[in-house]
Amino acid sequence: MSFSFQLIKKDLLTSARLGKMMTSHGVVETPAFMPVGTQGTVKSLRPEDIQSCGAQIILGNTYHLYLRPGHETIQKLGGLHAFMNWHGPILTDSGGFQVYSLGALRKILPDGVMFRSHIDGSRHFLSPQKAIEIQEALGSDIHMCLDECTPYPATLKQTEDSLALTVKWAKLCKEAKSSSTHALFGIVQGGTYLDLRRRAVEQIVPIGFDGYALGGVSVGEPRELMYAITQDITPLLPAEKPRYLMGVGMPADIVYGVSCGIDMFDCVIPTRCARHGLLFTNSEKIVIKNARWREDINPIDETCDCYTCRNYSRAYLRHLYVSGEILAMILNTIHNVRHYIRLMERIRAAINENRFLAFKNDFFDKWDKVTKNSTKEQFTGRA
RNA sequence: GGAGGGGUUCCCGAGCGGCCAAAGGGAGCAGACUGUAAAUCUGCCGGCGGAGCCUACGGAGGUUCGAACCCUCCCCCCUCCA
Repeated sequence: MSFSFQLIKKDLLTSARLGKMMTSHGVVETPAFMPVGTQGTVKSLRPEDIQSCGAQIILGNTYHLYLRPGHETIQKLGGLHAFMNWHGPILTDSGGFQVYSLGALRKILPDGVMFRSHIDGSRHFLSPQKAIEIQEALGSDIHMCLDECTPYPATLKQTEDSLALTVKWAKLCKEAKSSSTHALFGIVQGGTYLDLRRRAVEQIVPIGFDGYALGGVSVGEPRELMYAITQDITPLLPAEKPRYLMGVGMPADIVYGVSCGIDMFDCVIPTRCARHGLLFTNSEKIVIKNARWREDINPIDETCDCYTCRNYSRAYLRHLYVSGEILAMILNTIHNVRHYIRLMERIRAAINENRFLAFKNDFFDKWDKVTKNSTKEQFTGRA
């Protein structure tokens, strides 16, 4: 079965949309959030946990899985799905983010990126063709073009050059694609320069991809800039293809992205923050190590239906976290992932019931309070 | 009874005349995290709004311009010998 995307509904008051992605490993309802499983695992979760959180698709990473255990090994063992025992859809990032995050360990060349492995220092050349070869060997359902995730801040010239490279590589990725069952997404770069972003759309879209991503956001730029880019550029992407806002983000960022017409999101925030003890609820951000939870018998979130909230108190979770217990990471991650997935379910229901704008406004009101609360706590904490 | 070692801020532990409110851990408190080099990182951690002052290195005296550091006595702990 090959990849396809079906647009089910368009919101009348915003650009939000409801859709379905069909892959050979199952259907993904959009707008969707994709938990990040860089190394063939969503950190601390078993596949059945991911599933019970309601996640329909997860991420894997080309660079990391190529370095260890090696894409050929994974291919030999039956592909990434079998290897990690996750039988739902997988999207693999191309290594483009590592061009950014491993900035000190790589050199960008016209034909690809020379990496010094962060594991053992060995040299590895990742070209657009190689990135596709690796992703096809992994057998993920959606492949991403190798791009340069442009850092922030970057000058106009730097961003322009970076964009040119990303466009050039996008063409090479498309040419290198040899499988018809796997989807390939193009990535729009252009930094914080809207005219470059528009140029990126003009140059990437004609190459013809199964979906389009906005990349190079959430790299330290002000939130307003990210919002401006998302609002301006998303509508320029083909309406009949899925649109993916890469690396985003906080719950409010996701709601905002949906209102701009984004269909897919991924972010390490729910999983990483869970491991670091930050838990999301609809009304507050809970730093579980805080002394105030020492004797709190309530679940993290009364309204949450996750395994953690159904069975454990804040006091116990605080104890586990403070004690450095592995279970703290597991239970916290289950909660945060479920919280994100539930957010997506609520978003889809709101769009479906023609009340997304109200949902969004209400969400931002509450989110302001969440942010204000934590700002106030920071202030009193320091005073 | 004899010989030796030691008592430092919540805990462990360095310091052994001024650069010491006292290294370094731990604990405690708070914060950050956006296509994961992250079970990570950062800040605070005697008191007083601050320059500064006050209170602190077992207790009491003393030497010195100046003592956690030197001297005397006392209290307590540990090791070895009898």
